[in-house]
Amino acid sequence: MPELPEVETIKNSLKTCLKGQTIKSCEVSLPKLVSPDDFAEKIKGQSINDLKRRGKVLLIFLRNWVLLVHFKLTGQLIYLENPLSPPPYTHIEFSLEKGKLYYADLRQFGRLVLWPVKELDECPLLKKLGPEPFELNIDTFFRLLNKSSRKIKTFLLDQEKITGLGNIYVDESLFRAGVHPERPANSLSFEEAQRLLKTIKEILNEAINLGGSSVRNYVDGHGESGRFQEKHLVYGRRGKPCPKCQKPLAYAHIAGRGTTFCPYCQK
DNA sequence: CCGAAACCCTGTGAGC
DNA sequence: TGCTCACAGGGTTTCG
Repeated sequence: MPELPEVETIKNSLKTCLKGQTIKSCEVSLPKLVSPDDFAEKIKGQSINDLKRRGKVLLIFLRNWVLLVHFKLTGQLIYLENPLSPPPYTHIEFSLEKGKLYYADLRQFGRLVLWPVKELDECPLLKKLGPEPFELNIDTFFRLLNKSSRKIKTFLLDQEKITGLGNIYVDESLFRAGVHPERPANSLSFEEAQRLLKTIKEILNEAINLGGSSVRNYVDGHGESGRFQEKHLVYGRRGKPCPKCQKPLAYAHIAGRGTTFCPYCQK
């Protein structure tokens, strides 16, 4: 599922080929995925000026609109210069000057929102997002942690506290930093918070460098898989030996998410 | 304030 | 082998 490193990879993979192109037309076959209702008419004729990312949201800057894409679990944006047929589960098709851009989504959880550039900050997809992990310094992070008595896993998944982390990178970060997922956020010492934030940034960077994690159906804008899933130490490895102590990895439901961790190595 | 659960979806894989 | 069914999960909403 596209978390920060995956969306960053999608953005980078699409930027060169989309920038400067004009959207000639757009066909929506699953209207619930888009807003507003006249999405297709509004986007027609718009030129693509730039691509950015905020948290897990991809922003495609058009002439006077921004197309915001939230991929949720199984959304994909695929650009084909010489399309023969749409990718499976395609629900939206953008015809460009050169080639086509497809939005495919197996579970139909994703959303595409067209929003006026001038009022971008007001868009519900962005409005309540917390700081980007890379722009977060330890003093701010520690202060945020201290204000919350929720479990650290719940805290890290909360996009209003820090944006971009999902289930994979939270589990991986907590394991590498040696922090138990059920620890109250405000119980972490300054040193633990320092280690955790450093670990989060390291893991996100490594994942971006490897093109993200391809679990489920994640691929970049050219249909290429990522390779960071090969580096996962705990995610998807419940019951298997802990990479550090060899005891079986434990599993629990925290914040409604499956959580894999080592009860011996994570304190 | 906090947490738990339902909801939106459908492919996958475990179990019978 | 073939079927059924719980499970997976990001974000939102509702309820306790």
